[in-house]
Amino acid sequence: MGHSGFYNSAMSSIFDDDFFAPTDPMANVGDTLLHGLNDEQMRAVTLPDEHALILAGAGSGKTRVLTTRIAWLLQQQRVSPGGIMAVTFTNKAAKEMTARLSAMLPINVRGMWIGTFHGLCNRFLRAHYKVANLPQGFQILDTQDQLSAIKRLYKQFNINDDQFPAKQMQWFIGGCKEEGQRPGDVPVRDAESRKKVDIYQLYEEQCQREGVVDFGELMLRSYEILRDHPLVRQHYQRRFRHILVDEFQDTNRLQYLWLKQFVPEVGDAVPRNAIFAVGDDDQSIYAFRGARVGNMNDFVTELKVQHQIKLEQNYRSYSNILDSANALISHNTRRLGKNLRTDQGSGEPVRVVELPGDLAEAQWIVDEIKQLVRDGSARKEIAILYRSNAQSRVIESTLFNHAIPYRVYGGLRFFERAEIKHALAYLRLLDNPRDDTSFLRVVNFPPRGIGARTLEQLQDAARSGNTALVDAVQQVPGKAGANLASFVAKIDAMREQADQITLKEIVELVLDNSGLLEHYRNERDGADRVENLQELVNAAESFVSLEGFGKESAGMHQLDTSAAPAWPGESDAAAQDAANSASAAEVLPDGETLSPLAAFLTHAALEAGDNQAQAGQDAVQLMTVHAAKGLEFNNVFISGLEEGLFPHENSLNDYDGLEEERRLMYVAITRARQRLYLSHAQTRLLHGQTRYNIRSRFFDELPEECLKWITPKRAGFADAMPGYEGRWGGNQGDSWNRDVRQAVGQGSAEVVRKSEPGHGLKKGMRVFHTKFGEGTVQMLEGSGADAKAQINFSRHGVKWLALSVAKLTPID
DNA sequence: GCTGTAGAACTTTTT
DNA sequence: GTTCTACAGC
Repeated sequence: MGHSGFYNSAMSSIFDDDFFAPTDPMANVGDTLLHGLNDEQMRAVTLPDEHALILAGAGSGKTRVLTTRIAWLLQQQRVSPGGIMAVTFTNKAAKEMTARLSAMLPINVRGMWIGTFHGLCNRFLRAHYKVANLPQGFQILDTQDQLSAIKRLYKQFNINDDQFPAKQMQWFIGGCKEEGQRPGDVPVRDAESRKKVDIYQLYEEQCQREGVVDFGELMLRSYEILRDHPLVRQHYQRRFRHILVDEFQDTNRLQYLWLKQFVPEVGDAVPRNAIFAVGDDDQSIYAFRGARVGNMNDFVTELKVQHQIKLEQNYRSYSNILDSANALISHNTRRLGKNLRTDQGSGEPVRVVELPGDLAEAQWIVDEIKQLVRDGSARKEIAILYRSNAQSRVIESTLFNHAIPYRVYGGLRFFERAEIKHALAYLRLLDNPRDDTSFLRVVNFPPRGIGARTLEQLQDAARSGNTALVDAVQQVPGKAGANLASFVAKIDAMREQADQITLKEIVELVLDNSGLLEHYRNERDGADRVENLQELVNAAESFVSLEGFGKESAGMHQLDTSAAPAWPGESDAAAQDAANSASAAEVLPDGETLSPLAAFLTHAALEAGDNQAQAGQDAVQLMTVHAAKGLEFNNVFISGLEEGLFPHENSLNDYDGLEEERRLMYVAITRARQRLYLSHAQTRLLHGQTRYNIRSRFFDELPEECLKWITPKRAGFADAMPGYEGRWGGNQGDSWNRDVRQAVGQGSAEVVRKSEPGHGLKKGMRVFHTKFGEGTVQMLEGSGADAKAQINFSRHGVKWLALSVAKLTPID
């Protein structure tokens, strides 16, 4: 059943009523539902209504299990669509789930809550905006907006950016929220942390005053409402019989706490419901942004999960690739334990190659790609993966020189582009004149004679009156004040017109009246920007049409505030419950609808859009390993497999870091279906200087029988390090690594065998540190892993550094 | 108020 | 080596 069928059924709403009637023509769809599932998948799909953890290995049909489970619940278990919530991390995943589901069943997906954590929280807060103490049309700050909001705060309160870098503060605030901490909950140790918490507090007040929320706030506030309002909580606990979670290993603390709110406690007098969590601890690669693999264990113990199923049958790769992945990941110690298997045969060996430099590496990859294409491979089935973005440049230019089409993932997304942000800022001001972030963004863009001086005056006035910028405009005297007033008048005029026209027309109006379009037309390289603005008009137009068809994808822009389920029985119970309670008002959603403009702005904030420029073209795919998660290709190149790069040097200081790097490598390997190529270079240009690297330790963790060395295998990490068995051994690895870097750095690219232990530093020696620059060793203390050195840096003064951690290079 | 130049950063990233 | 940010000068 295709999309058109789905829309038809959704629009006529026949299925909502008749879907399960015996006469229904689609009643036999379910017969084929479970067809083709293996035993493990079948067991998972048909588990009873209890909490379950599904350990789904790479390529094991995870999404299929999730969607089939939902379909099975709807059809066989007669669960109402309104009783199901499915949570993902990315819009892409949510969309895919929705699409697959509607292809599987002629069901109205709209009643279901399928979406990202943030999308669902947004939906929740819009529905309960009064309880949430937010304006109904609250706007969402993306990462850029959040940073500029913090910087604005710094100006206003004279906070020193050198002392508390705004970026770091942003990270701090985000981190607190992810842990579920309000300013009052953050432990304060010293004056510095006191100040940070104060800034956090000020930031919160500013957001509240302006009626905006950041991403973390969407989650945190939703969580707090559920936690603090038993009636609201019980309403949703009653409603959602089944909660399905994708990529569970990537959940942070707050997301886990939020999920748990949906599970009734003993004595809550709410019927039992079930969380069906799908995840893979071996693919947990987002600890750096707060993901807690530990949530998997906590989930099992705290909710007494009785059902755990491992999906270990892989449908993607040949066994040489799979065995490599299995062998590699077995070197991690903290695992739930899983071993992928395949029926596909061994396939080609994994090819390994060593090259003299990054350029030669790129050249080699390009040569191989040419061969693959000659042999009939589609270019889009070839992926080049790397650990960090900086590595793409050499590869890009080499591909370019050979006229091979390629596509780089990452970079700016559509809604993050400056010109789009400017346009959105105008649109936001139409919706909420008190949005100071947007006000400042465009008050003088395009330039209209409002300078920094004027704005300072304005901000002073606003601060002393404790008002929004827009309300302080009259207080600025003279020409400057007049300019400001005319800006505000212009916005007001647009707002007035906006009431009577379509969303598309509003966007066009703003682009014209603001002067944005004009500005970019006159700019030398403005053609792309003009095109993007035109694209924004198109986006607005199609957004309207989506609304018109009542299609609700992952974005949750369709604000279906009917939190009370449409299913007979359930809705009665919920309504009854609400009616019986004294504070029914807070339980039931505040059912007004959002204006199309506000909905569009929300959509823009929650879904930053594509960043793939030339999509659709048959091009070689370039991306970081992180970006490759969830994708698969016939041919995969993993480049830059060198110590310091992959595993990345910044991760080597702690054990968890190395294990995460290994999981990252595991993810990279398991992207390949047929052919896998691993390459490393002896030298590489990084940060403007040539670095000499030895091959990654990960090579020593792969089974020799699966590999084919294109260039001779030479001494590597394990050979040079006695006692290394592919396992992390405290800090010796790093000090050894430094020795090699020093030795190799002195000229020979040949791998050096470990000579003598220790750091090799002496008093009076000149050393170089990547952060602090040059300095002189003044004192040495301790030995081995505890060795420390006192170094006098010419630029940064005297510092004590732990030699097992700090990266020092002697200068001669 | 805009433009050019010096200085600093620089792993990975979704919402 | 590149790229973004911040401040000084026109």
